[in-house]
Amino acid sequence: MSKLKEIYEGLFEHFGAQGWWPVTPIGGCKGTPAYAPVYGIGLKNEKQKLEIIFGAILTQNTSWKNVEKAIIELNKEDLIDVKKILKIDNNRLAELIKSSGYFNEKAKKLKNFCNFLNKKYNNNLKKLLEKNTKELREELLSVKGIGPETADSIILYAAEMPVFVIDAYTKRIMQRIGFKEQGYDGLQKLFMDNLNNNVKLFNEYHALLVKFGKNYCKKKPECSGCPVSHYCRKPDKKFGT
DNA sequence: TACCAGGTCCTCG
DNA sequence: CGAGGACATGGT
Repeated sequence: MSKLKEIYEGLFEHFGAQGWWPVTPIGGCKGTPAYAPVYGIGLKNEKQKLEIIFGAILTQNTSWKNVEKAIIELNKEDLIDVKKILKIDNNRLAELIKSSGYFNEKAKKLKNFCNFLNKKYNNNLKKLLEKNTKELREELLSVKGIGPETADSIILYAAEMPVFVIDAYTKRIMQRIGFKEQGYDGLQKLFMDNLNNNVKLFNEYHALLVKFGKNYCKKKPECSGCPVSHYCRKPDKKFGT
């Protein structure tokens, strides 16, 4: 078994299945907690896939907790809807997603995506998500505000096609463990060249890396109890970023 | 108080 | 290309 696969097994054994991406259940969240997402692959309807796309944009360099609040606000106003987002005033939209940070920029990004989908795909999300992986990625990257990580998150978690998402946690973890590959493309190639092209695997692996990065391999690492310490080069306290 | 969080764009060498 | 700044809230 490859080292990457072994690390995956170690993380999975420790944390269990993550079932990303979390989405508001059909019919909305009722009562408390205000945000009670459902998990599970292959169970998302169109609106939930749109919510994944909005969430992927809103979580750029921002904690998911802050994004949850924004998603609650959008759902309250029934704004997980391309036409409605296009209709709403920029400042009003920014106000609703305020908790997610960079709210003016992100309001524009949401509108950019909605405008793109409406104009180029006649507001038919299914049609966009059915394109092949390469074309879909190019299309998504053409939207101002969607970069490689956001595009790949959408491809993996909304279109459910096998592409490996690289984020800040992944970069930090891989560097610490001792892989020489770095940068978005290099790391993505490492994962995709050494693992089976499998949506479920890529979904869980990325989600597990995030969980691991939050709980152990933090900026300031907490190595006590680390589920994959056996695979780490352990440069004692000399961890870089 | 300062730092961090599931990035991206723009500008300059 | 790669570095550096702007964008901004909420939690520890």
